[in-house]
Amino acid sequence: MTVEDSIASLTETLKLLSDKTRLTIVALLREREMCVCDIVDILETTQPNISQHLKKLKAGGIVNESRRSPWIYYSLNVEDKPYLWDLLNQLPSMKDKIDAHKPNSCC
Amino acid sequence: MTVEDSIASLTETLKLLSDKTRLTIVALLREREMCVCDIVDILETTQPNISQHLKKLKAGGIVNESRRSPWIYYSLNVEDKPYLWDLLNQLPSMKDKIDAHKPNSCC
DNA sequence: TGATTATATAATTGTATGATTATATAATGG
DNA sequence: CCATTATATAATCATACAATTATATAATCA
Repeated sequence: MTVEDSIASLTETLKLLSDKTRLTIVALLREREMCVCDIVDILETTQPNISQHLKKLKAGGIVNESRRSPWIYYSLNVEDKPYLWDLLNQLPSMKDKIDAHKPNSCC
Repeated sequence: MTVEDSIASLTETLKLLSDKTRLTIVALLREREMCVCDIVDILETTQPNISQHLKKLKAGGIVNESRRSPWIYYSLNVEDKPYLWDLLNQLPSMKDKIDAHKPNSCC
């Protein structure tokens, strides 16, 4: 791989993480896998917004999806990217946000 | 710091690094400090383009500047951000690019 | 002091992209 | 099968932002 390609590839990965909504999703998935409706509830945004961000994260290999109908669960997939571990450990705990949402759980 | 602020702050740092030109500058500065004209030559772009990217990197605390007239040297400043180290180690060596530029050195 | 070199700033432009709104698909349950 | 729920996709819009062009500042040197 050329120097340019190598930098371009890292740029793309970082671009995925350098959006507030997506980085919050990643922070949430660090706690546990979640379905779309969980994330929509916790982030208080629209479902298409979350779906599209998840699509990008999936295309970039950051998350995995597993269908357990009628829900689709997303989980973090960074085991193969150890250079991101320290970075993602900087993310704050989302336990409080997740707990606050639990009562009116959607799935 | 709130969860939101903490994520926003990390987002801003990642945004700085998730641009091809800026990440290439960072890769170059990993090898050694450089003046603006060095970077312009190696990246084959315009001087204002590089100046503006350097300004952002400096505002984000990623680089330091030191004036040694008539040149201004920029150097990497990530000692205080260890969570970026592994990430930046992913950057390819720029030695060849730097060597290719050396002959017609500008400063 | 005037010319040149190094760099910064300002203004403009084009493109990328995040959010929203609307609609489609997919699965489940009556 | 029809209604409902969960999610995806498409289209639109507004904003952010990278690159360029033009100009300004700062320092050196003749």
